[in-house]
Amino acid sequence: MTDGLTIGQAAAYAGITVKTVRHYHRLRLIGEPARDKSGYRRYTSADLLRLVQVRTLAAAGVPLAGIGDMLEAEPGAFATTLAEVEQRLTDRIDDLVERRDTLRRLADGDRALLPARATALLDLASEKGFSADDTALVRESLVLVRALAPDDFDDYLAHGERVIADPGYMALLQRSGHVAELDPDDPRVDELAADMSAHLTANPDLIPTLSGLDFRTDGAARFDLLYHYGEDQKPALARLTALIEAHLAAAGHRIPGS
Amino acid sequence: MTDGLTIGQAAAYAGITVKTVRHYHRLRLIGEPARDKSGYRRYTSADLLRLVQVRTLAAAGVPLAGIGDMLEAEPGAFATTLAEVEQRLTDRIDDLVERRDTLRRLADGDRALLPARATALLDLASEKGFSADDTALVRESLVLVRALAPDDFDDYLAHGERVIADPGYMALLQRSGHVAELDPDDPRVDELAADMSAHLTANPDLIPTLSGLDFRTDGAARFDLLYHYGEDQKPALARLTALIEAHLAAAGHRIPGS
DNA sequence: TTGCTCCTCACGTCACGTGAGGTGGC
DNA sequence: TTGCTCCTCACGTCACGTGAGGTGGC
Repeated sequence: MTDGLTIGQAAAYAGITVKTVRHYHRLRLIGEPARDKSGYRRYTSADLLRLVQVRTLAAAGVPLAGIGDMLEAEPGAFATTLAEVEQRLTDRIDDLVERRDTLRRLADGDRALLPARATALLDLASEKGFSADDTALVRESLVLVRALAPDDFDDYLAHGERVIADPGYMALLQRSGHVAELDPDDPRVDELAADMSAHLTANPDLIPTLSGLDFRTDGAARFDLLYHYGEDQKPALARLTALIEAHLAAAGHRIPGS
Repeated sequence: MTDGLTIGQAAAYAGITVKTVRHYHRLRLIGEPARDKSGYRRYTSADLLRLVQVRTLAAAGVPLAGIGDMLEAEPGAFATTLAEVEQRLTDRIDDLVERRDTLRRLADGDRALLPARATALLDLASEKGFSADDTALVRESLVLVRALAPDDFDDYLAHGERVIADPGYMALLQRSGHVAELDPDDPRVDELAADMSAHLTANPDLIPTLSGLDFRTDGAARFDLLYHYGEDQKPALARLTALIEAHLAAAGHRIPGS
């Protein structure tokens, strides 16, 4: 009448597909159970226990190639490995939670739902004469910092606010927009570099810190990207930046990008 | 001097490998950025924003084949899809947490760390004359129920305790051990079936309920497996079970396996 | 008889990774 | 010069899934 579960029942029991069960057979993760007179596999409760063990480990991210050895290991070694597997699962869960948060922040940024303080800064930027491209660049960097380094977002915003609230520095930025079009060896490049360096040395909180940006390994490069954007098209801008960095370094300031 | 991030820097920024970035290029999920004079790709902040968007969706489980369309969709449709993606992520997190719990319970069962109440039942079973095989079967089923349906574990245990505490029923189980070896058509099979049915009808809390077992779609089959184990080797046992089920059904009891 | 399940075998797929064979940058 | 990064192209891999072509069970 009944002589064990069919493969479909065993699969349903373990919460997987029939194909997956057969796959585990091919890899010899579970032994072939007895067949009934029709050649159908029939699973006993011992088979099922093994299937659930394999499935649980696989679902926890253990590579199939390692599961056989794991289940054959002595209890002591098995317990150690299990603790590692559990830790990996916990890490994976934390990672997914983190990614879900990133997703939310990115979506909020993309849908123009940056916090009011950020949109206020962007509005102010275009009022003060930032070009549409420059404003877009600032917006992109705000979205990225908020999505990837939310803890540093406020610092990053505050820096932007200090810059924009400083008429002297804004005037210097305006000048840099014109200077960018000059020949890199034009004396006005050197002149602006000296003026900006003086202003930054007198107002060191206008010097961008990397605290908000080196959340991965490559802070310097990202600093370059966000602050030196467009230098390849405008060689004068590259020279300007290099000069300012040299000035500041000489004045004892740590420059992140160098 | 600097003209955007290299592929390695962009990859580090997004937390992925260089190969993955190139893979996304091949699938046209991200456009090819400008090349520098050496033919190296150079990524702007806009490229980076796109990369982080793609990565975030991919990490949330959106198939790569769908990400392009998603990011190109109008904001309204995009927001709807995003909500779904977020829900899927939440489901996946819940699933992993559940699997971690299953892993723990399975490990505890496998390492003979079943709760004292369960080991007491197993000890009692072998004292009362259960064979080693039968005791192992009971143990396997305890581990499985505890791992897969923890909420029903106590009910399942309580049923086992009621069975083993009932000397009359235990005597009947002993008889069934002998009857199992007989020819299925032996009159003693019918006789035992009648006696067991009478006992079960008089003590209905000895009739196993499926409440603890139909946590997936296939309750009946699992009932068969755990309670009818070994019937294929012993045809008399199959007949006995069928007769008892018929008796109980006639007495108005719902039989889960039928 | 009809639909559902089972069987094997070969090939497909998804998201990358590996490795060859080579050039460019500090 | 040495090691590290970059380039392309082809093939490999992991964990299954698909589909053909067929038989068995209620």
